[in-house]
Amino acid sequence: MPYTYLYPRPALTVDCVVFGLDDEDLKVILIQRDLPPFSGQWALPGGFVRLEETLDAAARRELQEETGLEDVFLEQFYAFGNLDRDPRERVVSVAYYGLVNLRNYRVQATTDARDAAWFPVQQLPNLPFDHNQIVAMAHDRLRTKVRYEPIGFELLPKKFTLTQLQTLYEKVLGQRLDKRNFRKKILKMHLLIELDELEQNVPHRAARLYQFDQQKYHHLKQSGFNFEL
Amino acid sequence: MPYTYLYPRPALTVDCVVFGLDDEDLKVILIQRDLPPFSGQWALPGGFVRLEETLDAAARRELQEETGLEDVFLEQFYAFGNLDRDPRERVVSVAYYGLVNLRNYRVQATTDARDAAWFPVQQLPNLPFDHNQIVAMAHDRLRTKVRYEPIGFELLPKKFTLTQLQTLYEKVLGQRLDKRNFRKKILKMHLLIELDELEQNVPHRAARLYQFDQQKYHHLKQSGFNFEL
DNA sequence: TCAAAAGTGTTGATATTACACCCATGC
DNA sequence: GCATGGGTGTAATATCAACACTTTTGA
Repeated sequence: MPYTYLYPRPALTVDCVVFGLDDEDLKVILIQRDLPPFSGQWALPGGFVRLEETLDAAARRELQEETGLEDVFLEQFYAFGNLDRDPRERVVSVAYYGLVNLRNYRVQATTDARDAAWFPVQQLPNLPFDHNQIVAMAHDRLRTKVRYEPIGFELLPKKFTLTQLQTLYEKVLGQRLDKRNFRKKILKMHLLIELDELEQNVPHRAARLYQFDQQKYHHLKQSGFNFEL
Repeated sequence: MPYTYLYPRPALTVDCVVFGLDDEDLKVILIQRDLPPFSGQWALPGGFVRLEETLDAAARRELQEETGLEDVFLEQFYAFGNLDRDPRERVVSVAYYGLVNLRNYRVQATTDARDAAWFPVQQLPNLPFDHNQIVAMAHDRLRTKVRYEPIGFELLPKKFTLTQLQTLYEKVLGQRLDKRNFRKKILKMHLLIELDELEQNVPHRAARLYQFDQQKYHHLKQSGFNFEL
């Protein structure tokens, strides 16, 4: 019970800003807090770091426990350490952003989780602590990073159409792109594997499916190649 | 004296990787530890975060106390949380990279500081804890960031020549650049103020001095401009 | 007058932008 | 047969890479 130290220590937590994309919007998953402070309010999934787990492990564990999401692309992006960010006491939080493909996860998330829900990034409720600031910074990081690393694919199913890929970029970057130029540019990198499969169950001509070539990307990256869109 | 908590807490520290540039090399400042563990060894400046200070404040304070460096450009880049990074107990460290102009600071650093010294990045001693990894990641971040944000100027005096600017980029990026193309590209951004002053005391034709236009950069950035080199 | 670095333009290759129509499919 | 999105090329412009000589200055 008693954990005693010579000097006072801040508490240490992790928080996760997980983005998902569906047909409408870029969304963020929030949980409804069941403990004070701010119980009942929507907030970012997260919690205290245990002594015997790394920061990454803590982020994954909390995300799984609170939202049911597993095997998510997660990357640490900033440690928040303002003095008054938590009303109880000094708490420093290491923040992660994550990316999931909502077409696969949507159902699971609501089954496994207690009170988790996806909110459009543009219409988030007011969040407790400094969570609004954390989301803003995560969103910013996503916008920046998506342009020079191929992380956007994490928001899509393994097999996707070029139009899906394009609308992903349009939604994350917040601007329209030219179809022909986009296709030229992305195909010229030779990082997409053209599959012998088509979209299913669409009420119009079915589009060809593609897959991102992770291996090839890692090879090229090693030899100095830079993804850039 | 006893600070007691319901659950165990990791200790929280900050560490600083401060880069400086002189005529030879890109360098990093290290301090000689006078307390265990690893006393006597060269290590990154850093130390425990106090309850009543932000992370940024802690980084600045430790850097000042241990090296004498003040008013340094400092930016947080990653939190290190491996379980065994400190032999004593679980310690999570928030790491910062910093940039200073060695022509101004070199003297001060050795007067104010106890046992601080600048080491070429390419020839660092073996460092304790995970400090080698921290330096590697800071270096990587610097290389990446210097290309799309005008932070390189922090490594130069306020007034500098285009050649100094170019060799800065050559040393940080580790590649030679074409003089004419470099000058064209950097001048076309219109972010440099051409001064009516020349270099002094050089044994050859004196070069014109320039100054980075912070204000203009912030304006342009607001309106969507992206620095890129 | 020599050594050392400053300063300066052109050209060919490559990349970027803007733009519109026909095609395949399901209903 | 019609509505819906899939798929494709070209020309004008801007950017990038390669490349060498003259100028200024101090010693």
